[in-house]
Amino acid sequence: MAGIQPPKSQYQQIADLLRNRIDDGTYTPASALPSEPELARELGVSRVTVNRAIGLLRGEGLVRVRRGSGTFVRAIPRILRDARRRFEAREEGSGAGDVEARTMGLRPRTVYTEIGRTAAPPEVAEALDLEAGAAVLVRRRRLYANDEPTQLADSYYPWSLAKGTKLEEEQLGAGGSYSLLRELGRGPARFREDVTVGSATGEEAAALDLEGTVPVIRIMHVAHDADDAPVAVMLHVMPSHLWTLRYEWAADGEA
Amino acid sequence: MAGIQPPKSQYQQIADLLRNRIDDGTYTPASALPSEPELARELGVSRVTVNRAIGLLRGEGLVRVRRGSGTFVRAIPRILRDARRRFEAREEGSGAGDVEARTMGLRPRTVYTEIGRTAAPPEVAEALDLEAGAAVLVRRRRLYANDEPTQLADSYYPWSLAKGTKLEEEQLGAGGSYSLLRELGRGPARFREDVTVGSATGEEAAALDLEGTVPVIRIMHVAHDADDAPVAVMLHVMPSHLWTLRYEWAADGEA
DNA sequence: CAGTGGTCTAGACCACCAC
DNA sequence: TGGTGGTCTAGACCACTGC
Repeated sequence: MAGIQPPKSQYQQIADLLRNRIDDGTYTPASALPSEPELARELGVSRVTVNRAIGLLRGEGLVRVRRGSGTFVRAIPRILRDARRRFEAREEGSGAGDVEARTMGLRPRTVYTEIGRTAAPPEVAEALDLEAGAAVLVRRRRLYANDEPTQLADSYYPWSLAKGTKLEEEQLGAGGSYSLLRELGRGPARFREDVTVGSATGEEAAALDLEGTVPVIRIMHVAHDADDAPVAVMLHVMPSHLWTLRYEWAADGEA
Repeated sequence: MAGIQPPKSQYQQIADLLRNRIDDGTYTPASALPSEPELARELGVSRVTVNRAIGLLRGEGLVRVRRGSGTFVRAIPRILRDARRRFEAREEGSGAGDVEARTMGLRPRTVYTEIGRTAAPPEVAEALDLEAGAAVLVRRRRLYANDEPTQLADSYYPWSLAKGTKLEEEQLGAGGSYSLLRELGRGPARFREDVTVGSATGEEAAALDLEGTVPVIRIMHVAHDADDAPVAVMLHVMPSHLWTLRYEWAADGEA
């Protein structure tokens, strides 16, 4: 096989080549790529160079590696997260986190890893207008679609608000946490989301089963009640290649 | 120096170590890191391993490499992009793209690289409700803050709408393009933004002066007029480590 | 010119998987 | 046990910088 000359680095050219072969169906979704030694022979380069090229594809979420077994093409259906709609859907009863997966025809699953009282992390304390380390209720969960992890989501509520309420139970019932807040007279009226992109921590990478250096999207969601007091904070960590975020708004801000 | 044992890979440990030294001020912003051979000696590893560790830091935007010269610590002030406010500010006259940099105390600059008629790319045609390849006016520009590239932004308008208007000129005057659209009776009333994260193309990486494999944020912004007809599309490409995106909305959607 | 980082190789050892 | 990918090294060559 020809190609692969020095103006662009070889590993970049090889990544391009593999990307093309995935696009044109030479390597189909879920099938294995040729092994690294094999590709190295075919292309006349060292295995390290092939490995580096595949590292790029991993970072793009195009490929998934199972150690000892091989490198496989991923199907990448991006999940649409419509910030406004997801809370409307929530009103109708389904768990908020599962909305997107369900509308994409995927099989959602939510696993709670912690529900209980804890000290607020600094950023959460600040967002909730509490002193550093104040007591909060945390609800920590992992979301899956077709058994692939898609998101970590931690919700925080002021302890004074959540104490003794259904928020301490795993099943919140129809309408989710925001319905409960409404019953408590603290229904959310205004939302803010700050979105950043960064690297995953070790724990996050493990929990999300991340490939190599896939970047993650971090969303800090804050809900305020009618009196503009913060009532809930949610921190989301999502593999960036799995998601599209959608926001909509009208021209006339509410001032 | 001790440390650096195998449970975590060496290059990850080295990345952690360098990250810590940046955090604690051992390496101050804008100063150079020790050279790779030097670090390799200090840590008792090969230069390739150090190089790989530094590759991680580059991907996080912590460090900037000048070939032949050295590796330097970056100052990373994230720029806040408030989706709603930026269009309010726009009403008041300043160029929309410069709003964020200005409010962060940075020196903004906008360079137009193309203004003219062209065939709409597929995604743009679809968003504007045009047939594939229909004529549109494109306004292509690069935005800088303190002479560092921060964003590529391409605006598209239906040719039938923009033809012969001030939209074809570089200086749009106070209020920017949306004021002009309003004068044309097609003022935007509703906005949608779809946000994704991915790798930069070669041209994007070059134009944005990107380090290694920094991921980019892509925003597709669509404006609709009062009759719900699309009037403008903007595609933004932004180095992900430079930005925080903010969205705010009220609980009662406009249905 | 000497020093910097970018890339590539050959060879090696390891952990993991499937058989 | 043989094949897979993950990592590391020593040595090499290159392009670029700054003096």
